Amino acid sequence: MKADTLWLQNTLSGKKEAFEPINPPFVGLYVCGPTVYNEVHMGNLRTFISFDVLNRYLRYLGYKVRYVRNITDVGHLTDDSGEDRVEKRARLEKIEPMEIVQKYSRGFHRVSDVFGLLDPDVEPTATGHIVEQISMIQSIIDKGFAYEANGSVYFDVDRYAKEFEYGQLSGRVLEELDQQTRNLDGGEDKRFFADFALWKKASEDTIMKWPSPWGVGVPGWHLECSAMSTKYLGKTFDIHGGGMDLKFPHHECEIAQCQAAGEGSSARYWMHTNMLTINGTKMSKSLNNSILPMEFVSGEHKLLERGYPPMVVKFFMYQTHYSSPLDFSNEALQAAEKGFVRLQKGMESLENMPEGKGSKEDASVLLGVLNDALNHLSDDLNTPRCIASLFEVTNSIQRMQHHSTSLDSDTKSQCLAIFKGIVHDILGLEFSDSSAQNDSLDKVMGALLGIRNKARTEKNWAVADALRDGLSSVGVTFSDNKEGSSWEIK
RNA sequence: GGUCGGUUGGCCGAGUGGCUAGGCAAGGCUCUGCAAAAGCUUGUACGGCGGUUCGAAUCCGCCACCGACCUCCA
Repeated sequence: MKADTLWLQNTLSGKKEAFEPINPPFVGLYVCGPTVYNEVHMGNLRTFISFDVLNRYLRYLGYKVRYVRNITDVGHLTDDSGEDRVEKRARLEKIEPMEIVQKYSRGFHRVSDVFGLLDPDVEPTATGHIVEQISMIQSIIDKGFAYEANGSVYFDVDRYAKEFEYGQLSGRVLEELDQQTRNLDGGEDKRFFADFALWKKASEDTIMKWPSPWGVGVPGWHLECSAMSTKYLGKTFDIHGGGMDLKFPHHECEIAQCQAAGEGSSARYWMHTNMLTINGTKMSKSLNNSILPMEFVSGEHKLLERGYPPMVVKFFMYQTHYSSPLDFSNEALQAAEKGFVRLQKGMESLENMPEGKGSKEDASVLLGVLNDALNHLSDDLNTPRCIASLFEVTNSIQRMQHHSTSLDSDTKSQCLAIFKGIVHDILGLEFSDSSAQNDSLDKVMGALLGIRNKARTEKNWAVADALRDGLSSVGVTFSDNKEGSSWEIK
């Protein structure tokens, strides 16, 4: 375990706190995953990318992480009709609800792979944990914090608020919430406006439903996370994360459920990621302003001028802190793409740097700034500052290369280890591998390069330039420098 | 209406009571047959008005504008 402390912004306290696991070196991390009633959009993915960095960094620091990210496949109701989201979608597509679940779960996993996210260690589903949810509801009823009404079970917020603090996470004051509540389906069974469903009675024509002590029905949305986080991480665990739009009511209700069931206080650190916006407005499925992750890659969306590699999209996101809103724009993406290429060239220059005596000054500058880059990650995952430091290192490396400076082999390998550790292991970025071209292409290009070099030595600029321009139009760049000419595919 | 957060240079975006953030773009120069790459170099900032302070983009107050949440959402 490395000595440096990781600081995390804890929504529960509103403060940046030193991270101390309950049972080091083990860390329990729970993140609210997607509801698989349609495709995840780029805003959803931003959250998972942010927590991917947390997961990776914790592991880099030597922690043994159990990363749990659920899939909501039942219980998430629409607000207008009170119908289950998955079931509604199934009705519209005229297929089974579980087909919907499978289809969009697979899609989510494919996107996750394309963007290079580490898989969670456990990916539990709500439908797979009906028993656990029923048992938790029973505990809450037994403790007197829930009541049955007309085949449904509701959480008794009024009663709960007398013993515990309701609204701690979101800063809500119950009395002030009273006035502006929306009128939801099933509201007539509630005793108190703020009560929420733990179990919802199912109508006759519902396909997804389960028997319970209170009749046939479905679990409430907030419940699954409480039941599953408790099952896999324990009554009190280390970190619970999600998008900040889940702060209230979802996470507030989770905390209440865990407390009421006598399961402890749920997580010690709550982390919330900010939204991806388009023209300053939140990207949201309900606002129909979503861009899908694969549309970013293909460029097939009216707001996108062209496609961007997944790694560039991630890099673009890392240049904003996870807690700040991130506004999408083509210009910013293109700037990020150029920066990303520059970073790649910096790392390549470091790899190719000749080993020799080297100077102590160079060594301490490189190692110092690379350690700064790491330390910035310990400051609540400050990826923008981390990347700024990587650019500083890149500048130093290029300057050294420009002056044909060498580096002693120990320093070089240390620098490469940290540089690659940050870029590959923590940020999960992979550079396009120019050396992985196939052999025959290599030979063809080598031959063309030979022809061009012959023309150049004969000062036959017309032929040399015609070759360069012609290949440039199919995406191959020739460049000439002191050591000779080279080519690369863009 | 309530709660919380934000407003930084041409664009994106960090940040701390005093010391160049960084990237992209733009201008100049070096290298180069030309170009690219690379290096060197140069501008333009902290929404408005007050206050605290030796000193405020940073702390406080008021105002303006923007956003999120207020039982659908990552």
